[in-house]
Amino acid sequence: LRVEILQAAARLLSQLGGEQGLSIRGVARAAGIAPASIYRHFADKAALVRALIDYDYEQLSEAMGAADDSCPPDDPLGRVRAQIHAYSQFAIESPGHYRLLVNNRSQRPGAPATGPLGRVVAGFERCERAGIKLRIPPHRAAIVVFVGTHGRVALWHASGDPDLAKDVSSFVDELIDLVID
Amino acid sequence: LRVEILQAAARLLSQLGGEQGLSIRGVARAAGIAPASIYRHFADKAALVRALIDYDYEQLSEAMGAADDSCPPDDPLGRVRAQIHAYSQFAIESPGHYRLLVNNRSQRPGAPATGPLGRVVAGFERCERAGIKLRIPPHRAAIVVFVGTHGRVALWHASGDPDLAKDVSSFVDELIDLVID
DNA sequence: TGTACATCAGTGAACGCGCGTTCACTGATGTAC
DNA sequence: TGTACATCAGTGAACGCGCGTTCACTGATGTAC
Repeated sequence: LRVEILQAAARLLSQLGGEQGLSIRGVARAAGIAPASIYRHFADKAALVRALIDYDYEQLSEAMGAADDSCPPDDPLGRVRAQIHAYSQFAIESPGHYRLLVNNRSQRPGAPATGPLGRVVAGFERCERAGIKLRIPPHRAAIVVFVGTHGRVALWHASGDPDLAKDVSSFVDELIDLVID
Repeated sequence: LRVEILQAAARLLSQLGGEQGLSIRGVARAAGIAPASIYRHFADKAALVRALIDYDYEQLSEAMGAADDSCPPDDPLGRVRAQIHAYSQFAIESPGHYRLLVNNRSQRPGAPATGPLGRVVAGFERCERAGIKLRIPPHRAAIVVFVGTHGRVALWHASGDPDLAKDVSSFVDELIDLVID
């Protein structure tokens, strides 16, 4: 079934580091089916990858939303922190999925308000409304934190050292501290 | 000759986005020689790539050094700015080379003092000694700026929009402003 | 209930491709006498 | 200067591989009568 193919592809993407290890034949192998069978459910490889991207995008957005909701509404800064940590956690736990998302960002409808960046922007705006002073406008603060987090995560991926994962977490907090006054 | 092969590989890496487009056969084609000829100068593909990495690493370090030297010694902050801008400029002008470097960082002798990060650390230490107040220790400031710059550059690479290159430059300045008091 | 038939998800085999690498060769260059 | 020979950078052809994709097929499932 279509779902099983996607699950096999996701599993493969979790094991391998990035998109280049993701092949039609590999997915078929992982799913225990013939390569040709995939073409009954996806027009071509690009369609398969697109479906994966859509799925992962929703996963990431939901994880950030859940982190947001799990914080008390009267702690806007905590909510931003939680969202960014959810973001970096996703990137650390699923490097393959994360890289797939980032490298195909251009194929997505350009950053809606419910996407990762939009969420963080809204988070910082809530902070400012709650009286927390920022050193730069909320929109810029979100970009700085967002971009910085991506940078840290990307370098962690490149380093290949799992022990440094906790450094990512403290880096994120340090970044947030830098944009608040 | 060996040098011509490396030059052809570098040219190819400049045109294509990343390492995955870099093949022995492609380099041979670009150099106008037979694929087998490459093996007279490099043991295998990995050796060719390693030579490219070494060359690019030196290029980047030299560019940062030159930027450093082109600033007056009594403007330590300007020197840091110049170095980071040289770094991001390299990443923007040569995405393929930059990605090759970053993704193979683990194969290099771990970040010597003359490497990009070491240079920026030294730069911030000079700032502090000159009386410029930092919000975090020089070593952390260097990491934040360095990692943030990488994040911005990586996202620019992923966006594929050349018009946004100037945003990278202003982002770098914004980052530096954030770590100074 | 039983039979004939249509549908269509899944398949094995094959295609052409580009890849990294090997191998016996060739032909120019330089050395020894 | 002329000749015989060694060296070795460069080569064409071939290898085995994994890839994306196509195609005619098969066999189970569901429907019509």
